[in-house]
Amino acid sequence: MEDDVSSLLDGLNTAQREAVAAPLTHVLILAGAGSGKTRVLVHRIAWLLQTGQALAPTILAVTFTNRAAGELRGRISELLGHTPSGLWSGTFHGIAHRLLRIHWREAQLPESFQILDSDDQLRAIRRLLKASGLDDKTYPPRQVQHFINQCKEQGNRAHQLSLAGANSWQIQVTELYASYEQMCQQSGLVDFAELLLRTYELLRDNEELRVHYQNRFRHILVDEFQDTNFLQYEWLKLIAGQHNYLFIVGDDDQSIYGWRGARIENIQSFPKQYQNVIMVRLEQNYRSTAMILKAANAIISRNEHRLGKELWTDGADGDPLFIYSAYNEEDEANFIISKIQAAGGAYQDNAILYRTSAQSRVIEEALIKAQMPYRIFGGMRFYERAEIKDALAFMRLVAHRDDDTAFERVINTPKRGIGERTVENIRVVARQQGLSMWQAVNGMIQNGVIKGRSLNSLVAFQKHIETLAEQRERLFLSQFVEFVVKESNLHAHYQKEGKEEAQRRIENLDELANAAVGFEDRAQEGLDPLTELLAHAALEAGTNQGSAGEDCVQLMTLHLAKGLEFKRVFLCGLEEGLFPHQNSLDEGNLEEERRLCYVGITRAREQLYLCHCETRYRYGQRDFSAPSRFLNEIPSELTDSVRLNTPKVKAHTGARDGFQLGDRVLHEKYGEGVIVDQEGQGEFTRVQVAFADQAKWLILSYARMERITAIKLSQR
DNA sequence: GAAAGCGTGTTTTTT
DNA sequence: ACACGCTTTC
Repeated sequence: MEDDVSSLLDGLNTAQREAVAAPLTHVLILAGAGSGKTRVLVHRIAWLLQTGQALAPTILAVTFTNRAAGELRGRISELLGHTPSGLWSGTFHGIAHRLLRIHWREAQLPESFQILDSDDQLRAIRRLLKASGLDDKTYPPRQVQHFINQCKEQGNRAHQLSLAGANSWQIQVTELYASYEQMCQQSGLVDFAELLLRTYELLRDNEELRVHYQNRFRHILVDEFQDTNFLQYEWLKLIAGQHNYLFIVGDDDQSIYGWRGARIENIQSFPKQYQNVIMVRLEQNYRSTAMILKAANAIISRNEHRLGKELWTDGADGDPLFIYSAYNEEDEANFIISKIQAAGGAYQDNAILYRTSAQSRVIEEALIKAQMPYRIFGGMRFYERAEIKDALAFMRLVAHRDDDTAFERVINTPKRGIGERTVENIRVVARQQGLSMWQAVNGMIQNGVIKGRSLNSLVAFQKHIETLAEQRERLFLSQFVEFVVKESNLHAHYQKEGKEEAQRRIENLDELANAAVGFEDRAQEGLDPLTELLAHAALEAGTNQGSAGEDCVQLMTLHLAKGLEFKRVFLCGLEEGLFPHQNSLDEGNLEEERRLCYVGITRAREQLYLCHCETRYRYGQRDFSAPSRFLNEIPSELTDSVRLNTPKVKAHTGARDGFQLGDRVLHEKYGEGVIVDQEGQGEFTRVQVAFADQAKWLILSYARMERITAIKLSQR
């Protein structure tokens, strides 16, 4: 036993050991990028178990994303050689969901409550707006959605909001929030924020349950703590109570989700919030070269509000960072491609990272032209696809007839002759009588309110759902999925859309049946496979990457790159206004942009290329931007530049007025030419130069840019 | 009920 | 420039 335990510390560095073997008190691990954070988390859990300080059921491990949760679970099993039973690990939402499924009665939910994803939520809000007769120009659905979610994340129910001093918009939206809450309760629907809020209230208001879980979860480990929002932190505090131990892992320098409610203060003030906090910094980096780390440190050190940390490595210095000043976005893309080709090796060792997803298009086009395989991360995910959501909506109705969002989705899809008029009538009756739409239809048929073709169609629809429900009892889940798809005529429905599209949709539906197989054995644990599948679909929308497995160049936004690493990274679009993004500058969020840059830089193991364009199309207009300030924040001894050989022309401190029409210029890329046109406005001067075979617009000066792109050879 | 026209916004995205 | 969502039109 002794040996087992000490072997857990073998191969860890001093700081990691200190973290893993920390005494039982609150612990804050400031884990720099690439410093072995997951390793520490996993070893800490193993340490607690193997030293006998904790039994598995007393441990709760919380992560943010399903990816992190999966990795954590996998590595715990790997390290221990088995999966500890009774240990709870998962995402905030996953764990909240689990609690609500167990305590649905105490949480005042129907046993078969369903989860509303963001898309369902938005649709529900649209319908509510319409029902309230509100103009969706004045009350944009997305804004209303944001308002509601924000309230919930602040822990506020509609009735708790103070309307003192509120304007009419706020009053109106608060009313909408109230009717949204009522609708969800009526239909037994729970959105993402509700999962957390409902669990929070459940434990807060139910002493018996609260004490039970506080006594159970002695050890609470939290990953990516810098990403927690207000409610998530309150939720943790509630479960931790006065006597349990919080083991918090995070990195304030990698907080990049402030815009969606993450509170960097949560981690920054944690040592002040609790007494007896042991703080451990993991600063030794096992990922990147010293050059890359120095650049990362230099940039992030410009941020004022940090707990402070400096990455180091005992590895090699590595190559200098390479800065490329492209002429435009196509040049930028081609440069990246040429470097990937020159480097050779696997394509998947290369990642192209950008600030905004719009930047991917030009790069994608260049990759296609170069016939280089690539994969773009982001975009539509498996369970978000229309055909999947259609099929799932039928199943949701089977599981829970009162699910109005599912009802609305499939009441006339595929077309079954139930028009908007009829659906509206159902909505009105449901609202007036406080019923779900399914119940309303029942009543309306019995009372003979509905007649003719609508009646037949509605009866057929009811029968359809009941037929599906009967089969649910008889079939394995995967067979049931196939049955639902077939019986609901979904194939024929999509076939109308054109051949290739239909083919893809049908393949996805087959894949859904495939995925269902994985839930069939849940029945042995006393769980209902269908409920499990539906929850999974909402909580884990699936991967958003295309053809996995192939050797591809990887394209993604900087945000999506967090937590990943690549041998070679291309950071592109490093331009003022794009990165840092203008909106962030306007809102005074420069520090978060800088953290994003830090995240991007620290993704690279060996080579890092930083690109900026002198000009690019933005919003349909050619735009000229100065290089990003982040480039200037990297010490020049760490960088090489393609313009390194460009002589600086002393005579032209402001090249703006040093050039005239007719001047002969030498340009490093295009050779010799003559200035034939000139325009300059504000900070910029551009000239059109006629080269041997083409004319090019070039930038001669930026207001704050020392580098010039062309030098004057002679005057004429 | 589909196609065409119009107006508008356009950072980042997980659960 | 371009994509979207909504309205108009046939």
